[in-house]
Amino acid sequence: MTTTPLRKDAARNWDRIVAVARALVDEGTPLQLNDVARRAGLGVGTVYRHFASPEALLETVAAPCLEALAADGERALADTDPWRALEGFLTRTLEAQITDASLAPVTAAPADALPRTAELKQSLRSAGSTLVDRAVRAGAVRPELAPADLLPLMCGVAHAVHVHGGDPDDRIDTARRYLALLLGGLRAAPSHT
Amino acid sequence: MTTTPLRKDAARNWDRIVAVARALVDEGTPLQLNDVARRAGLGVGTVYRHFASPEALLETVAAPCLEALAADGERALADTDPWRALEGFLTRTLEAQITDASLAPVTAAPADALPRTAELKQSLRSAGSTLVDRAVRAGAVRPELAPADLLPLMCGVAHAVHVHGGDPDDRIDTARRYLALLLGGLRAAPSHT
Amino acid sequence: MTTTPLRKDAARNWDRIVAVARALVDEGTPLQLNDVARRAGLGVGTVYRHFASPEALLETVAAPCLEALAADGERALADTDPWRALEGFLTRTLEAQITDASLAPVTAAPADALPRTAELKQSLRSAGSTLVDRAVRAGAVRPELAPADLLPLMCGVAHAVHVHGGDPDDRIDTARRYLALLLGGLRAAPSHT
Amino acid sequence: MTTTPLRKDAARNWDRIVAVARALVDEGTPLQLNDVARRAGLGVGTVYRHFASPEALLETVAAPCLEALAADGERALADTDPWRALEGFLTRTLEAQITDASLAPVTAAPADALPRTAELKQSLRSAGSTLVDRAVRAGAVRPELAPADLLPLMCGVAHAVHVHGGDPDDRIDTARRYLALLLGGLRAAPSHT
DNA sequence: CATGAATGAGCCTTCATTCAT
DNA sequence: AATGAATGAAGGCTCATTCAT
Repeated sequence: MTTTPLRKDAARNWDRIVAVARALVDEGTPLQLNDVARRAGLGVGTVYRHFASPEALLETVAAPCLEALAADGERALADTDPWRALEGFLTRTLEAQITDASLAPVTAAPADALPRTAELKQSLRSAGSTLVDRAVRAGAVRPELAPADLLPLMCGVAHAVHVHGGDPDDRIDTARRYLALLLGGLRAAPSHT
Repeated sequence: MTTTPLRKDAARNWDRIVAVARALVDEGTPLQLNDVARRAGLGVGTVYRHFASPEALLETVAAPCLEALAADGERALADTDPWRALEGFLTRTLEAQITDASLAPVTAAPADALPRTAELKQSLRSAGSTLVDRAVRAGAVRPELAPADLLPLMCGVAHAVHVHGGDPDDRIDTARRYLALLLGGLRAAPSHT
Repeated sequence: MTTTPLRKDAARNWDRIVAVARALVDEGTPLQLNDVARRAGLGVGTVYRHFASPEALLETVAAPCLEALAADGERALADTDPWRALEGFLTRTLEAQITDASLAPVTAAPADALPRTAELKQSLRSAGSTLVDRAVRAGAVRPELAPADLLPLMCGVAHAVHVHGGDPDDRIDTARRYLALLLGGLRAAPSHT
Repeated sequence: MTTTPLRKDAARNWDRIVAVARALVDEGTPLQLNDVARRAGLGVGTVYRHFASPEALLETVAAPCLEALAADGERALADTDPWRALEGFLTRTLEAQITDASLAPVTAAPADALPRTAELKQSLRSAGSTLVDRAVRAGAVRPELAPADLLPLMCGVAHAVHVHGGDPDDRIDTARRYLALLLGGLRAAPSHT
């Protein structure tokens, strides 16, 4: 079921490539496989052997974070307070998007290069769906919110933060503010309405 | 005061170029001046004479829509109901962004190729600011909303719609739904809370 | 024999074009007829009507200086001291080359765009020839120096100054120094050799 | 210490490129990398891989000759007769400039694309300086000649030969004649003057 | 497996020159 | 005569991808 384990040297190369890619993403440089190869001190072919396309590499870079978010989603499902569960999930998803530049393009992409990415995104979507369903049923969230809206909305907030600009430190604040506004809108109107 | 009116043939070419560009934008193809020239049956030089850069052409394509939005912003200022004014403005801005693919990149771009674009964006921003200020002072909108947040938030919603995907007809619905959520968040909590 | 006199407005344009070209040459910008037209506030066509090619314009810019040099050559022929005549002619030719950037390319060009340029260059050559002949016959200059060498040698010295570099003020000094060396080489060895 | 040796096929391409460039230089055609690629039957990218810029290719074409001149400069330093050493060095430098069209632009360029070129030019300059210093101290050369004048003067003589024109066979003669004149000017006047 | 040379389509841009208005 | 729009060849350069070694 898992891939054949890599030979030791191949594994080292794999690590190197991903590390270089991570660094490039962090400094905002677009991922170019030739470039990655040069900086990793490897041949282009080697990089292509490990990653069939720039997207595949990017998804690999994003994977740990996606894994963490998926795990977080699982944990959120265990929370007994539906609203708190949803709010926490969204907050952490958004902060990840703001913090890790590899996430936005992967999340927003309509197609996935790696199966694992598709699984993870699916897992996120389904955790989100459940959280939304519960919160709606508990009367904590407006029923207009469809489960499939969660991820797009997160991407939207992240994008809004990006357009707003400002230096990295302000970003988190802006993100929190925007998320608070959105959450305000998601929250069900007081029942006496 | 305006630019020297173009000669008739030049004007025809200008129109042709913009029409071709419009079509390319609509089908999601990135604007490339050589490509535009070929499709318009013109020399590259001709296209460059009219538009110094791909951005300039894109902004020209977007201009009519931006003009309309700016005019709409002016009209909104005349509305006596601060909340309704803001809501209407945002609704129309968002629908434009969803409908016209040339808008998003121009709105989100940090720099403008054409002075006119800068003016229009400025005009939009200032109309938005006034509308927000008024609505906040009237107690209709939460004070956490800063005037400078308006455009980023609109870009965000548009982006969320884009990520959500679906065919063009659904987009408008999705957009309305997302905007409604956001507006719900913007609206000041009832004072008796 | 002379060209039909220009209409007054045409003459004004001619002047404007040449003035702009002069300015461009002085600031080291390569002459491009489109560029000249724009700066002169004229259409390209107008510039082309007056000057069939960049070379023709450049030669026109250089003409006054060439005329002056040719006249100077004539005057030099009247000098009774053959060595002084030659030395003076060379000095003034060289200083002109250093001072006026339009001269070098015109002088070094194997072909001329304007008949007048050809005449002037011919006149310079023949003045130089006569001066050399005389000086050689008077025993003031080594007989290895052929009359046709004069202009190339001047171009060479000017080029040496150019390669040497340095700011404009130093150029004249360098030029004098280089010319002095060359003159030392031209001067006939003392007769007792 | 030197660059990694090229693979056999890469080396063949390198040679091809340089050979094509050499031919172009010899026929007076300006070096354009696209052109070189076409004539060599290679992709543009290949040429760019080997030579980052037209200048780099030109310097590579010129390199063997520059190496030879630099080596010659070293040998000249071993000559016990200061005047003969200088004269020989200049003669060979000049003949190279006349014979090899790649030399003039490289020598006259204020900046170098390849480090090796900078080294070689520096080496030439310092050999020249030493030769001049010696010759001046030995009383064989006028003290007005600064070491830094040597290369400019050589470029100047080469340029004079070029302007003089004529077919290649005559060029060497002309060059010798011009150099003889210049050397006459450099040589210190006999002390009894 | 690893290498990295080679590819070449393709983008942007400039500019001398022509010609309809 | 003047205009300036149009032309399009040409040059510079990049980069994703393939494949011989």
